[in-house]
Amino acid sequence: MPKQVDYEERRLRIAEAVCALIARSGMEAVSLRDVAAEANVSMGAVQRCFRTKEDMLLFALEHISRRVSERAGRRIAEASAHQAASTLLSHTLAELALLDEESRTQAHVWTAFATRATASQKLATVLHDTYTKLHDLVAWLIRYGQDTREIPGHLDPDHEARSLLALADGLTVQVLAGHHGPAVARAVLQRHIDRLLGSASGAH
Amino acid sequence: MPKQVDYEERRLRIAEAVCALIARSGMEAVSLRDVAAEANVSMGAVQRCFRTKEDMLLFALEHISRRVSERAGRRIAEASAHQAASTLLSHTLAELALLDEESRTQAHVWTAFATRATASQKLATVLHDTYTKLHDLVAWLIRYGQDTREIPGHLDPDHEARSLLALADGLTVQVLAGHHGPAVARAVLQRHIDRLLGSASGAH
DNA sequence: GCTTTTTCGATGCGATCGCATCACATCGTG
DNA sequence: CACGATGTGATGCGATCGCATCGAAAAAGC
Repeated sequence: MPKQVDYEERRLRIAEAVCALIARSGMEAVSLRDVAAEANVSMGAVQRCFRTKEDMLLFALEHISRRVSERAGRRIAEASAHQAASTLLSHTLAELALLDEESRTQAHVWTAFATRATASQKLATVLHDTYTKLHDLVAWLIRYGQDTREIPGHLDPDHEARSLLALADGLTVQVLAGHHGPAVARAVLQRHIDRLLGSASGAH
Repeated sequence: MPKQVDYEERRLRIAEAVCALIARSGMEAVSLRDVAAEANVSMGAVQRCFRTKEDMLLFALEHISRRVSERAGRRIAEASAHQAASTLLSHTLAELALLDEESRTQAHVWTAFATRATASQKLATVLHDTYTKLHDLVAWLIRYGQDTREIPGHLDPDHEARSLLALADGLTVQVLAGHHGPAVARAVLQRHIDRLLGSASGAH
């Protein structure tokens, strides 16, 4: 057999390059040539890994989705035993809102795909699956908080999860647009959660 | 003088065509030729009205921004005397979230620009100005609700406005992505406002 | 060690892009 | 009424796009 390369590793490397380019100059600035240059591979290699450009973008989206949900899942798996459900919830949501400076790239990519997904069925499917996964995770967290009596039991976990995820998404976009900094976004999120926890007394 | 045309009318018509194209197939599918065809003018006319493509997009964004904020402002101007502050607030937010079926186009365009603005300073400026305007409007509504004793006075109007706008933005994106329908989004928004109104008693 | 097979990376191609150019139509004016 | 200025719309141009093609390099089998 001829020269063998690790295809999976190369695909990941290309996906990273795609994300870097999207974060730097937007999704419409992503061309096969630029991707190849960014990933330090030849253009032919890119075409070998992905049949079409759309396949490449789809893989990049799946890559990012996996990264985001895995990161959130890992945080929960690590910390669920030692932390209160409320702090776990707030940390997880802050992470899902991609507010960390090192998550800025992922936030860029995420919103870019979310926008484009309105015109591409395949992207929409991937995005929808990820969203469902995150929804279930947050809803589970809320139920967990209800079990530990931190969150009032009369609240509907699914509804609150939808609300929290929508808030997180909105904050992500607004922080990216520069409407306010990550600190403000974190404060808004925390406030929302505080009101969730003490649904019978407004925090001041 | 030779044949005179109404430039402003033509610019608006082209802007509408741009928005229609964005809503139909996304922002990267907008070319000068397609815009000209959609607006039923020649390509030369488009180039006469706008020096570059970026100018054209910028004008379209300003057009949409104006439409959105004017619509919200008009609703308030019309109804502020006859309605409770709470219903006014909820209707205004629902409108800002662009949940109506006929606002779907504007929602598409809005998110497309919001995404692209992360890579274009000029677009970001327009977006930021509009956001500030909407924030002031919502904060004013909250203060108004506090005056009428419908909203607890200890809440910070600016903070609550940020939270509401972020929620509205997130819901806009999620509805566009098909994660849930406008009815669910409206319910989430209403629930948030209800909790705002009765900050001392959780809604059931 | 030569052949064969398979992968790699560079180049070519048709299409389309944004923008510039130009002949023509149109209307006020000397 | 003829002239000239001005706006119009079609066409040209260079660049770049995604994708297909092809020669060269590399490793397994005899």
